[in-house]
Amino acid sequence: MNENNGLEKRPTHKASSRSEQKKQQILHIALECFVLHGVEGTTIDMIREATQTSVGSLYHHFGNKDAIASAVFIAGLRDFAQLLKQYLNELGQGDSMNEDQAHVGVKALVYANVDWISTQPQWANYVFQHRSRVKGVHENKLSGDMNHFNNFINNWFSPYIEQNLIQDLPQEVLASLVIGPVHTYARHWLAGRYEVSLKEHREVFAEAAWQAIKVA
Amino acid sequence: MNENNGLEKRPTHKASSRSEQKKQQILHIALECFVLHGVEGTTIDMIREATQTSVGSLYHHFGNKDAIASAVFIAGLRDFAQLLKQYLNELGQGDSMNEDQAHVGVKALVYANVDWISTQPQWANYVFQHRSRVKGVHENKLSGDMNHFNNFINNWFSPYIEQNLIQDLPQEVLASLVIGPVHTYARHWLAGRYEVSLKEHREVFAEAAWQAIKVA
DNA sequence: AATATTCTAGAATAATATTCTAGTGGTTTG
DNA sequence: CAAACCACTAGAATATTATTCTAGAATATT
Repeated sequence: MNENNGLEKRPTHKASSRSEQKKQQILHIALECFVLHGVEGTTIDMIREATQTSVGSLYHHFGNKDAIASAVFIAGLRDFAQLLKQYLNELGQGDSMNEDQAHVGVKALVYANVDWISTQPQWANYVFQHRSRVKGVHENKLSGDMNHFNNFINNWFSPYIEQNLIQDLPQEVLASLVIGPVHTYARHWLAGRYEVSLKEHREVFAEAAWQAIKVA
Repeated sequence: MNENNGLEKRPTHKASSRSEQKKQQILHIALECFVLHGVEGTTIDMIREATQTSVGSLYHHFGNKDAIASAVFIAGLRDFAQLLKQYLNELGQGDSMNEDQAHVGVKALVYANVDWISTQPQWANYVFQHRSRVKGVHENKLSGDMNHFNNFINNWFSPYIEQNLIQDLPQEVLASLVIGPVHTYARHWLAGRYEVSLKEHREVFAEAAWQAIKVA
């Protein structure tokens, strides 16, 4: 078994890209199956048929069904993280550390979430629902990713906290205040329980996030 | 099959409470299994053994595994709804419709969430994770419940919106702003990713919720 | 080219959910 | 009270699905 979640490239032979492509393809098709029927609802045989491979091949690449699900999850999270970094980097930072900068930063955080979810609704829905699924080896990869990610965000915001532009709350609380409403709305919308799409409220959520954490 | 999720009482014979008790017991034990091993991880046989019954009995009462999972979910939501109603009713309403009343109401909403989650962490964790599991017949029951529930909340808050004490936003957005942060924090805490327990932040979340939706 | 390794196949197996048939025991009703 | 009825229990039989295994094809390394 290859034990490589389809995103790192650590080839033993060469950059055995043929196989890597296949894995990538499997991930994408598996996502579709999972989205369509749920993880439990999709059988290995469905994935085998949809990908035109064999059980042997699937198990060679991933080891078991859960590992496929984990890989899809992690790939999603990385895709999102990339967008978020891009948004924050585009803002630049470091020069003038004033209230406006903080405000724009918080908004960027919300925008990144709203935009990724709106662009990749299926993947987002999957990611929301299956964090708990990631176990074992994959769990370590994931928490490494998350640490990196959290550090990145912390570094971006901590100066503003020191400047007393953002409330001095634990970072977990700040994160929940900023992103919680977006995620809660998104979950309902993605599940088809809300009519109005998330992005219609992009500005409302961005502004509310700022109000929630700024120093009054 | 009895097709009764263990909460309504619509006996055909008499109030065949013996059977009803058994169902109730099954639900509680099933919850423990689900919490401990996840829904997929618990086999019908585990539940059978833990409840000292037979597969036949389980299938008679619930029809299939998913229906057990749904019933556990719905029972949880009703348990929470009851607490919330209690909190809001305790406030009384109708007399003086001023800003303080609205403020206290919003805080009560947050308190109810925080308190239920803190009191029933396992159940809460389960409920967070398995809404999407509810299907078919159970889905209808659930959406009936939810409508009732949403109406109740709407009725409580709409006067304050009319009085321009709370922002005039779609009720879905208001709900997300008030509860989103709590739920997001709770998910992480329940998953063991945060150290500090939710209830430590009860006041912070309550106040932030009010700031987020009050008319500035 | 020879060799080693990854990868693919699909049959065999194992684990698990679900169905089925036969009963048991309590409830209603004549 | 008895006899017909119906909810309920049991567990064996079946069906579905994940996983393992063995053999061989493809690909890379020397």
